[in-house]
Amino acid sequence: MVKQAEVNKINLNAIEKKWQKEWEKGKIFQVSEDSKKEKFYCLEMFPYPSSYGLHMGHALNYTIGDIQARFKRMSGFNVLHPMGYDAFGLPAENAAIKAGEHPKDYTLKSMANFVSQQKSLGLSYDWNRMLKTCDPEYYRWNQFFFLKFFEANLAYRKKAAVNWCPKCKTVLANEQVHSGKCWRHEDTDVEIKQLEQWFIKTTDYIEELLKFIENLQWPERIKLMQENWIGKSFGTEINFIINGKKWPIFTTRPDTIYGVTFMVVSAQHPRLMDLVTEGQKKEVQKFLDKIKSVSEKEIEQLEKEGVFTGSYAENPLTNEKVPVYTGNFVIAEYGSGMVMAVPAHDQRDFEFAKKYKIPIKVVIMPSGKKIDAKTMKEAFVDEGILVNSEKFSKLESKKAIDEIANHLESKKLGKKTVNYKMRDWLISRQRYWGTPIPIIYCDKCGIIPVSEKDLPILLPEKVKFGKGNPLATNEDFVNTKCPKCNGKARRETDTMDTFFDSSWYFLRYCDSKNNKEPFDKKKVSYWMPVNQYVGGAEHACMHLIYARFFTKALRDLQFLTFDEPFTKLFNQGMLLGKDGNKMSKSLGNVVNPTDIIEKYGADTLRLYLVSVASPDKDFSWSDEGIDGSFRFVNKVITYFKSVKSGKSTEKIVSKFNKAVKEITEDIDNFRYNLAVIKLREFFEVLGNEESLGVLEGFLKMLSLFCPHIAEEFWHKLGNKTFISLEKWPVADEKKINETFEKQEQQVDSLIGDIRNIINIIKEKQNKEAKKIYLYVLPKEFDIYSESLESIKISLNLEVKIFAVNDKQKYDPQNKSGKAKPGKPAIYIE
RNA sequence: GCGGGGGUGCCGGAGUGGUCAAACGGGCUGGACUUAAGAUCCAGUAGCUUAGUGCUUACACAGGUUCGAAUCCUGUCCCCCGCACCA
Repeated sequence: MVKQAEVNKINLNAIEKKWQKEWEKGKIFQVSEDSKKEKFYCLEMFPYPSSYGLHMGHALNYTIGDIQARFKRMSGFNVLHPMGYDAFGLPAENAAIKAGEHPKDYTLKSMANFVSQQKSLGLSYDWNRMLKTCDPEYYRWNQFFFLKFFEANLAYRKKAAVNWCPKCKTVLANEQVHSGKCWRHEDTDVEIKQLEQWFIKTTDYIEELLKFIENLQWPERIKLMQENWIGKSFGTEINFIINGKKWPIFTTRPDTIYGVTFMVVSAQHPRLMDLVTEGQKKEVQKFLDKIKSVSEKEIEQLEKEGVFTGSYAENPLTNEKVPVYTGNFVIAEYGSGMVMAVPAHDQRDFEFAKKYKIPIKVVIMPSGKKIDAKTMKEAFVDEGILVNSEKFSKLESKKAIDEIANHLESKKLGKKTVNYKMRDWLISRQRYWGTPIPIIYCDKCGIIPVSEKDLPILLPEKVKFGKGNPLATNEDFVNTKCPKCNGKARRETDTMDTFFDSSWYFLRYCDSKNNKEPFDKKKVSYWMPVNQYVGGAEHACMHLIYARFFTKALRDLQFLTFDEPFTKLFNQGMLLGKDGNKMSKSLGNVVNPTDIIEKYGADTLRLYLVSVASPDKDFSWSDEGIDGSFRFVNKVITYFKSVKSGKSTEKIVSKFNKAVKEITEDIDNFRYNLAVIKLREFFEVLGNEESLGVLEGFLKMLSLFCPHIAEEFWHKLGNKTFISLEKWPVADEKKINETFEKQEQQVDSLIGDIRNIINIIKEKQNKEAKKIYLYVLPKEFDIYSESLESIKISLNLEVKIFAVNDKQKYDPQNKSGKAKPGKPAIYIE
């Protein structure tokens, strides 16, 4: 295999380079708006250009997208297929610190490497539109949108309990915290800090974000993930009275209100201190210090802890007074940051009550069983019948939820409400390599937005890394004048989360060179929304939510006229190493696309990546598998070197049209693996001479997967155009003749039968078969006669065929009587 | 815990009520070609049986629906992924 690879290496790589150059020279993938043509916007998630270069997952992602783009282009669409780089971000900055290199240099180098690797894959991008987010011509529009959001009250600053990653040395958005750990550092607990930060009001659009999910043609799984992330829950807000003041709390279980024995307020609650009595101040402070220094422990092991605030809350229905605790398990940002605790019917409250010896009161009985507060080992959280609940006793708990809520509402003691898990998007980052937030702080005038005409606020190159926020080390940057009073002022030194950059890059592609505005509205309204987005599932609750938010916000700011950015989404599966593990350097199972391209060619790699399994499923790399694809590519090359164009048989024409029909459907539905199989099967039946239409049609279909060799042989067949811009073949269904298939099957099974008998007589009777006699029904005589040659060839024996009613037939053992329709009788000697 | 997706031959993986011992690829075995190897081509690849047949066992396991199930239903086991102290 290796030897063969060597032989064809020069050949393939030379062909590939040649056509990549031709495509570039001919600018054939560059597009512009054309009102006469239907557009198709095909987009793959743009990469973060790391210095490691393209990995196999990228190659898979782009191949999947490219096949679709090529298909749509050939099908007559005006296809926008752009590429760019998510060039800001922490890894570059960290690498810079490590290597003593500037993040900019690091990023530009990495990016150049990415571009050349992507080009070597034969991807049909309109490179003319390429964008990089670290370019001031790009990020100035981040700043521009930030200012628009600020004006519209969609960007705001507030002090809040935020997530801090000690390794990244910056705060993170909620979306970037996974199970209490930093998304970039799986071993690092995120700390909760009280900081003043910039937020984007994504929650303003929360209902729309949720509601519009159902119309998206996205994988169900992603839609569900977004739904869960948004986390809408219906409940009741109940007003408890503490120290004479109303403190509303949110609950989904108003049916348990008679079981409240204490309250818990979040340790991060901004008004916590209002509740703490003089006598308890010391205790509470001690507790707060403790949980601050501990950071967010291993979630599963985290014990519920708290301390009494000294205050009591009055239950609005019972007027009972219960103690108010502050606790580490209540989230400040959800609901009202305080909960009513019902230890009998909530596991967390139960544990807390046990720990601090707070009474437990059962108010819901399971049917058929009795539970007792004294002997309970865990909370009873299921449905049951209410007890000890005054006039609501004996109600089913499910009904009681509604009835108690209604009762509270009518007495103005509470109201039905909804709550969401999703919070506003924290975009401040205390790091250098990102878009500066265009804000100035003036002691006199406060928070002043930079004026639009002063954009971009350039990211200064001269900064010191290592101590705190690098941007703060550049005095020239930090010190400025207040635009309002002209007095001394300071610039915001936080930069934007890079997800801000990626939230609208698909809009910029529509008009990536515009230096007057972020994009021309007309151009955007021609190309958008993205018809087909291709990328990994890991962005379900980050990029894909932010981008949807951005689209809606920009729509309301009159920049856009549509609601959703990505009509269809396709998630590719994960490409694992050959050992079945995620490819990683430490496991030594990484396969590098560039190495494979050098050895087998890009066409082989592209073909392989989509032929193993359905592209949305995970699959493992296989060295034998790539060999198999390589063999096919070589067979195609060998075939086209010698094939003559002439006439194809009706059978081939039938098979061709069937292949076209099925492959077209498969590609349309991302069943690339099945399309490849059908293409291979069709290739297998081609003869030494075929009609130009068939040969060209085959090459066109092949060109999605193997564009280079397809282009090469397209030209060898005498064409001067690019196959990449040719018309996709259309199946002529009238020419599909299923009887050919049937006949073929009959002949195949006949050959199988003959072989079987030959083997049997060889083994049982030790006889070599010499001559085969076939007896067929008269009306089938022609069918089998036509196939006689191919039967002879495949058996390599003399074969004679008779109709059963032929009086002259040679039939010494009188086998002809066994003939059945579709099953000729056989005699062998 | 909640939610989602899966478990098919030696392997990767199609197939989601009959035409299935199951596409296609890979591996392996045998044969052809060749001085030889590679490549290529052909055949075989659950078991037994047989002049082309028939039977048995098979699509995680156990039941069920059906004339008929890898495919539908129920239960069990296992694997993967996402979310996770959200009140």
